[in-house]
Amino acid sequence: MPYSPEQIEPKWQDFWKRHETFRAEVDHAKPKYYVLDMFPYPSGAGLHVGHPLGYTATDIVARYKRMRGFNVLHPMGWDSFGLPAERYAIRTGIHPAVTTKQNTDTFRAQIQRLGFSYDWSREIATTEPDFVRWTQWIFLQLVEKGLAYQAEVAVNWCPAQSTVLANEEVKDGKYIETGDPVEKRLMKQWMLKITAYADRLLEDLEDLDWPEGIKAMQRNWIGRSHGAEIVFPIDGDQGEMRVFSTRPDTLFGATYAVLAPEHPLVAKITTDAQRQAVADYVEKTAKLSSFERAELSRTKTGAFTGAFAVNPVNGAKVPVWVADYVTMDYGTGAVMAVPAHDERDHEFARLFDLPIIEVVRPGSGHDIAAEAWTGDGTLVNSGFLDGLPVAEAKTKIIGWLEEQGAGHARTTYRLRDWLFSRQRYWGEPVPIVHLEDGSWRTVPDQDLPLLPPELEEYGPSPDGEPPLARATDWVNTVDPETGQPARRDLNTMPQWAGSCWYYLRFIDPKNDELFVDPEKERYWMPVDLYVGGAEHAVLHLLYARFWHKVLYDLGHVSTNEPFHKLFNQGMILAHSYRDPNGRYYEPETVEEREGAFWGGGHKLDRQIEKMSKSRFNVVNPDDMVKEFGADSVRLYEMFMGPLEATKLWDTQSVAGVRRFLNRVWRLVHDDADAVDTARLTDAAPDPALAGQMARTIAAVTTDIEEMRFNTSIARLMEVVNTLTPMEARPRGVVTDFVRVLAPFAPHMAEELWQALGHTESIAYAPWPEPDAEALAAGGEELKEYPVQLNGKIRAKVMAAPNLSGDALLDAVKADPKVSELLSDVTVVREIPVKDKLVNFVIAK
RNA sequence: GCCCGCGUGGUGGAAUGGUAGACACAGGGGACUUAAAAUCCCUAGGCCGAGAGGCCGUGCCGGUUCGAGUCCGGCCGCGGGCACCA
Repeated sequence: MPYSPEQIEPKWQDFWKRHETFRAEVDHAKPKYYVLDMFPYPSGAGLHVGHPLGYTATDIVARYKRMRGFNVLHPMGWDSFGLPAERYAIRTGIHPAVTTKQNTDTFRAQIQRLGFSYDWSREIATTEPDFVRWTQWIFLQLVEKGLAYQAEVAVNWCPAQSTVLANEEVKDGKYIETGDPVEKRLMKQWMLKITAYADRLLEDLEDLDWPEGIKAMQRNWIGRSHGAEIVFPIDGDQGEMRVFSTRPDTLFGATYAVLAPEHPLVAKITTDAQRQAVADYVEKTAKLSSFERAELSRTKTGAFTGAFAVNPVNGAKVPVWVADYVTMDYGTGAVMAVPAHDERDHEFARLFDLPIIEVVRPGSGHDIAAEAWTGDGTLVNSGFLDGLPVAEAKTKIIGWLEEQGAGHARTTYRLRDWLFSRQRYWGEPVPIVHLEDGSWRTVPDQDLPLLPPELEEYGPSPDGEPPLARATDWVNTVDPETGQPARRDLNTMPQWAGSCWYYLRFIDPKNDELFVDPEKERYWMPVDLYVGGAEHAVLHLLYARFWHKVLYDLGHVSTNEPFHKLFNQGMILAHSYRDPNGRYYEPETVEEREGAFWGGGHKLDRQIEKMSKSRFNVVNPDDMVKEFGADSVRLYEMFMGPLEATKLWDTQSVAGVRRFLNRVWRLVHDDADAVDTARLTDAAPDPALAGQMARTIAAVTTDIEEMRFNTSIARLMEVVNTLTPMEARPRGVVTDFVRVLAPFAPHMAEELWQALGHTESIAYAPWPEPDAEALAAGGEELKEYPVQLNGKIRAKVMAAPNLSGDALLDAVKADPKVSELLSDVTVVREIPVKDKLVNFVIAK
């Protein structure tokens, strides 16, 4: 048979399954390597070609590490709680567990067709009772540690989804998943004290081998800023307002103060004369959506309370305003306004004609009336701070405030506590019962898992309560301690809960006693390589680090961080076609004529977009496997470009790697598709081939280590281009080639490995070492040296490799073309570079 | 506005400061074939030139260097993240 992946791929997939080739067990005799993919949510749409991008990369690393003697843990599972299955259930009445099971089966089959070397005996799903049990158990650990609490908080309420959302799930006043509008509402919710870990989450980023961009995003999200809290007494013994400022050095320049409209002090200090105006203003801002309020281009608005605050540093009475450019949920909800040195205060001051006092003077002229100066400078108009640079003034004023009892140094974070409850059905129920006196108790460990009750309908209850309220038998329970009547908590956990610890369960997926056996945990953790999309930069990756640190503090895990090295694969985009009315067309129906695209009688616009059903540009990996084979799909996804880059899918190019694999097949098989004994020789390779092979092994090795798979494959293609025309192919070279090919195209490699006479799987065959001698010799007797004049190439000279200094200069100068070039110029300097080139610097 | 990242042929991309365009896709030419597919060989940055060869060329401007796609400064453009965060 010619190369036919449709036959050899199922054969080897079956072989691996029957022999449990990729089963991993603790083995202290071997170094371990834990390589993990971000497990998918099994959506109804099935896999698209973006999924296998990361999975192929980790599979190559996993297979490579096995060949290098590592004990590799490479598992796969399902993040199977999620909104789509629940929405579908609300529409159809079909239980989400049913849909989830179907989708999971589809995903598993699709993934298995690509021949990844997962240890399927470790497959887990976050929806399985056995998994839910431990997710709830960990939540109760947080409760016990005082890291979970209930609070009446202003939450992001999404009316369309009838649920609250975490801050991280809301952007521009909309739910990031569906685009539904989100409003603020006061509700009692479960919160997790992630802020208690803010410093560690920030500082421990230092030691992680993560992309700098992701680290920056997490730092940004945590948003630590150092400053001071300063007390401004309200004039007339009305109490005090506390403000937070990162620029306490500019205290002398404070000319007014601002309270957020929701600030409790507003009602208290507003004078009778101003009461109506302030009430109107507060009401007006309350009506704005969070989106409108955040609109930056809006001109500032505000109202004067009539009250004055006393600047502690100079006794100046400054007017107190209410303005919605100050928000209640950051710092103290109150600011001292220094229009000279803050752009927002400057804009507000000019609008309402408030004074601007310069207290920091930059080196050169700056018109403080026209624009705020936020940079460094020397303090002026600031009493005992005069003459100091900003940094010193900050230290000095904070010291002074602390002495006077008028304030203190304070660090503030942008990070808020994690809103952890959702009003949904398809999630882990919060294992808490509420007693009639308003107190609550945790569900005892032995009663876990607490599974969602069976329901007829999955939407919110008629009186607006979460869906779980419909199950009255389930809701009404008793206090496990006293037997008093109690009601179950109606909330479920967000989808992030399961993914916060699933990597730990993979280590010991069947343990009935513990969420993970400590000995196994110590062996396998941390995850050595974690690959997934950058969209999880601050959500999953921050939450998981938080839970992990809590588990670490409780002594349940041995590492401070879960994921040592993180790599983000890029997105795969595809062309989509749209007519002037905005209608999309399936690519197969589009005709290309004279450089334009036509469909349905319209001239179409072609654009590059994210794959989505509605744009008709989804590429299904099943179709690709059917047409080209799994090895070709794997190879193409890696060959497209750097793993981290955003790339455009081009089905036509898959044919290119398929042709490459056809040629690989032909290296070992003759025209009759028997093993080509005539051409496979036992002779030693000539130095050129030996050199090329040695360089290839060395290059592919470092390329895999550095996750540059596209260039590895180019190297493999070069080897095939060399071997194909050869009448005699040294068996040793072909064997080494098959071994370095194995992580990339494992089915092909197994088949050829067998054809070459091996009986064992190639999965654990040792990775070849580049032949040091061949590597050093380079395989070349003569080397081409470019000869430059003032850096411009003027000639090329053949000479021996490894020449340096004068030997190289002599060799080059002996060339007639070079001597002619040098005959009528003055050489000022000669620069020979070993094995590279020679540059002559000549005088003009 | 702030923080990341990126600009290289028709296309995807390659290049420890040392021959820019490896490897591939699409294209052009040829061989095989009754024909096509498949396969194989040749060609291929632009301009000038019959050719030898020459000139130009990695978003733009400048700098460092014997030598810059690569390092530095400034601009322009694209993508991502954050954003009245005090």
